[in-house]
Amino acid sequence: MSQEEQKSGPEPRGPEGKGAEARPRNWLVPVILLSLKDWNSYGYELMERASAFGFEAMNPGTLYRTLRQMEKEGIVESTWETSRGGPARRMYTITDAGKTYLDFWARSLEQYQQTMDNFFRLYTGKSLRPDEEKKKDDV
Amino acid sequence: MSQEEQKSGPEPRGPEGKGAEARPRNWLVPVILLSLKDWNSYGYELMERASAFGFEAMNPGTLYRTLRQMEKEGIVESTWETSRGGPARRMYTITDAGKTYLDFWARSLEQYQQTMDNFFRLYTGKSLRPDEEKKKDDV
DNA sequence: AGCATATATATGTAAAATGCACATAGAGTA
DNA sequence: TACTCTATGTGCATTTTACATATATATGCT
Repeated sequence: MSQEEQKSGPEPRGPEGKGAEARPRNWLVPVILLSLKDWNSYGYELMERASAFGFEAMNPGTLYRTLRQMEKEGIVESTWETSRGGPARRMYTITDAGKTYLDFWARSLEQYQQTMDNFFRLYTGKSLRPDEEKKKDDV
Repeated sequence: MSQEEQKSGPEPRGPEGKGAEARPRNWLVPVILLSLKDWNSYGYELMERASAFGFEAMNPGTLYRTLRQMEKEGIVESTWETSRGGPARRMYTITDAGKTYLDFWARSLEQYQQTMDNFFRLYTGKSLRPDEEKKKDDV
């Protein structure tokens, strides 16, 4: 299989544990909403906030695209701010729908935290089926 | 396509908070690995385990595809089990690389838990910049 | 003026992850 | 035979994420 073409293979998770990141999907959206809940802001600033949140260096493109997407969905709104030196900023505001969304997300997060606690308990030694003490050798 | 053709718009996050799920990405991989750490198993059974983990109904296709992928990556291994009535099962075993990967993931999870606690603290009222009490009206 | 740099926003493209529908097959049983 | 349960898999579209690149405004420097 020297010249086998892998048309859709995801990046391999190496034996060294590379790529083993326990990140949630779509993290950016709630982080942005949470930021905007306190103060209106714009892309460039939000980017710094996001990375302060424990993210590795964010790619600008991803953030800006997410913002436009969020506006299309009605969870944020924007206006140009030009009354200043430097390039114009697109100032964002959270909408009511956005607040609702954030609340939903937060509640979902709570539930998810439990699931993770669960995972961790199992990881640190507890058996998955305590009643049925099947071990590897049993197979 | 009478007026506008939306060629690649993600599903809108409605004002009702639909789709606001705080799921992690790639959850399936660590769950499978954790299961296999205790007992060898096969797809059909692992599927039940996964849903017991707090997932909504798993799609078989996704699980089986993930398993094959994981094998390609060397974090699990499989053999056919035919010594039984019923259709053959592909029995999976976790490899050393798989254990390493799981350990990495678990450590990453710990870190991530902190990030989420952080998020929650901010969400439940704390200010993001306590020193600089900028409010919305200030903008 | 010309040029580099910092700020600021955005698009194009591809890879990776996810979801959903469907295909295959063995074994038991009505 | 036909139906159902167990078991594994492929195809395809959509969604999410990553990476590279493009544009524009202002400031400072030579």
